Amino acid sequence: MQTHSDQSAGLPAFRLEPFKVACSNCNLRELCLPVGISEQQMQQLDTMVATRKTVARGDSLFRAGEDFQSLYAVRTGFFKTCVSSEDGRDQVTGFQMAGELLGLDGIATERHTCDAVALEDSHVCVIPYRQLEDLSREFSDLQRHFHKIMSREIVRDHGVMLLLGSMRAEERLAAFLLNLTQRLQARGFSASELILRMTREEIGSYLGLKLETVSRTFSKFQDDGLLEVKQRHIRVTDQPGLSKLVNGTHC
Amino acid sequence: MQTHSDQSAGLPAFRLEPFKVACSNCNLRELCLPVGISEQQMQQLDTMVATRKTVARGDSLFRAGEDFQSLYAVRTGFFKTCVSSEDGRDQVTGFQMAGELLGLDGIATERHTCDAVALEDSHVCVIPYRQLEDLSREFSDLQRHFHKIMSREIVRDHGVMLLLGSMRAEERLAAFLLNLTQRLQARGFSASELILRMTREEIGSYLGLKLETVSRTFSKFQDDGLLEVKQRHIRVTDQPGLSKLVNGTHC
DNA sequence: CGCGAGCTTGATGCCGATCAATGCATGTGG
DNA sequence: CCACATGCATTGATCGGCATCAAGCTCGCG
Repeated sequence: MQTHSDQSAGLPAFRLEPFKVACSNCNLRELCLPVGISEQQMQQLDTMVATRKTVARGDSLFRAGEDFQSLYAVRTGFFKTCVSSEDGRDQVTGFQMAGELLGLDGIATERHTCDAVALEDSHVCVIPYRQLEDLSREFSDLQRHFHKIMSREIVRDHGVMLLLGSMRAEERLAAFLLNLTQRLQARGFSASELILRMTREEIGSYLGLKLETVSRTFSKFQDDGLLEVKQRHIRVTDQPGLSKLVNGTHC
Repeated sequence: MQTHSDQSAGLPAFRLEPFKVACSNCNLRELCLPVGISEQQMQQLDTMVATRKTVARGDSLFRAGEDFQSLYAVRTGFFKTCVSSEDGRDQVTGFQMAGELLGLDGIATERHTCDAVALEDSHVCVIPYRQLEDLSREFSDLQRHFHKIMSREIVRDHGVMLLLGSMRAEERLAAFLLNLTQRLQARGFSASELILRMTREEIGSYLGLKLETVSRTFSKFQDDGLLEVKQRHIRVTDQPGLSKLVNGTHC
């Protein structure tokens, strides 16, 4: 079993500050938005997200086609979401870590349209969608924040489209790593050292590359002195160099 | 000036039924959701979307960075949305026709994150976001439908990721054409004949291809008897053949 | 210890990008 | 009405980045 806590256990001096699992200090606060919400309203939120769920590594939280009842907020652990076409090809559409929401795609048709698979043993908070609807009609702050979260997902997707549509392999991987370290840093982890929770193949699927290309690009980054790569352990040794790859002129 | 009406004018027997511009019969009904809403509630909707706006071909409805006030529903005309990276590359993230919403990306940060450009002279309904928030707290049907629209956009984006990440040029263009004809058909146009509102370059940007590749692929489809292509006039002569390209085994 | 999943690395080939020239439609001014 | 300009599309020749195929390699685990 590997959790985010293990990330600090595995690599000492890796974790910067403790990660408390309370709604008000959970990264889920971005959804719950306690800001400007009274104490009793917070309690209503707490009763709504009363249910928790454990998902073992390799198991799926939900699958495409299942009917949609709830959103899920990652409490601990790590997920991937992937869609598949009728002829079997599939595409990883995102990786989710603590505080991020899963299941927004299911609202449209009231059926999930992608699989959510745990990449390590994980815990999620169950957010019954009907109750969220009701509560967000009562509290405009909650409503607004929920809308922002959906909108943010759309913006993120547009960024991925830009990546898939117009970047070369090196730029894609650099952008991916920078995004990952940024999100980990926001959760109190080191900005320079991380353990990948996903395989080369999953990274490749997300980035529109084959696993061999991902592997080669990691090696090239290492040769160029941007990273130290040991299997899934990554240390960023030249963050500005990586950033330049993404934003700099690429020809 | 080219409008959707001109699409029938340009190609007789092209338009199947008249397209009424009333809220209840507008494709915007997917947003307004008059279903199960009382007459007086409908009137409130009508007062909210009282403002209209004209956008000339080539002009932008909004640009990335501008602050976000309203959503827009396309009434007539045709738009593209595109994001750009810091180093100037840009990516078309979607094409919007009558009844589709523009501006959802702006909710997250209260600033638009993409440009919306009219590809022909167009009219949009202005939907002040604050008022939509208020109204959707009152009417749960409206709330639910608005959520579905945002979710649908997320699902659509995931489909584009699949396309960009794992399809070859022919499959991408076939999928694009099928999607376009499907949406036009839902609006009362022919499923087999259409006029492209965008250039080869814009199609290419959307599909992650260069304009020459788009052009060559059109020519190949014509050679294979799937299409008749005359500049921007397209006639689909073998829809099953196109569909097979998207779903069939590609190796 | 040995198996197997996942990772690395090399050799080769192909799809789509790039560079370049021509064609076609529309519009404008003489 | 023609000459010319302009923007977009088509087509050809060549190139390069990534996919593909194919070995080994590493490491965790039964």
